[in-house]
Amino acid sequence: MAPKNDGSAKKVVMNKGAWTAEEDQKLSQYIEIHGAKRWKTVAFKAGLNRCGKSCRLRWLNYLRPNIKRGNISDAEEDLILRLHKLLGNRWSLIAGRLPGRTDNEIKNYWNSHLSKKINKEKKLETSTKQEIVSKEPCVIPHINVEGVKGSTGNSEDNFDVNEFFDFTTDLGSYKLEWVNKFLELDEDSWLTEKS
DNA sequence: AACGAAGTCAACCGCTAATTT
DNA sequence: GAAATTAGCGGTTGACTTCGT
Repeated sequence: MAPKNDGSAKKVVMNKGAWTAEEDQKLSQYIEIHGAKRWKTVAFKAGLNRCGKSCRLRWLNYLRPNIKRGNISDAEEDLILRLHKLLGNRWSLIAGRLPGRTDNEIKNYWNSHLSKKINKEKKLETSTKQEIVSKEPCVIPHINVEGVKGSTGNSEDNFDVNEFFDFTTDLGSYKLEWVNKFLELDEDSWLTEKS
């Protein structure tokens, strides 16, 4: 269907869908010279008939240097699982812990691989061992991470990860040190759990 | 070989937060 | 301080591929 246009207003119809190699090249070249900011301007000045949002996504997920694509290793998978357990669907935070990986890739990987894996394991667990339910949940001292808001699991208690950890602080310098701590602390139990 | 179902993933959409004017 | 603009996030969609019958 052709877009409505009565001619009274110049309405530019933006390109949508898959990016071409030519578009990629234009975007990369422009960003190389001018930097990645003001995406609306980038889109226009790079000569791309795309919205800024689309350019930003393309750059962040595919064109930016040091992007790793595919072949998520076992170690990375473990990390994703653990971070998801801790943070819920906070893909950008999780991606921040995996150099070269993007939130979109992790989200997709979770939805297509890991969520199913988890469901399978959960079913298996509940059908074989009911006592596991009554076992102590995974805890950082004083914190029940099963109750993290936003996680896909049930959140019976009302622990709010935002409140507790204050994500509004400068993560740039803070670098989620507490996550590192948690992961280190959890490492042993995680490995023994799996074996 | 053909076809439908299921899986995968790039890209879009709607919304909120942050920043600028 | 308010309004407008921009950036970023997570959920969802849809095209394409793979698998099973």
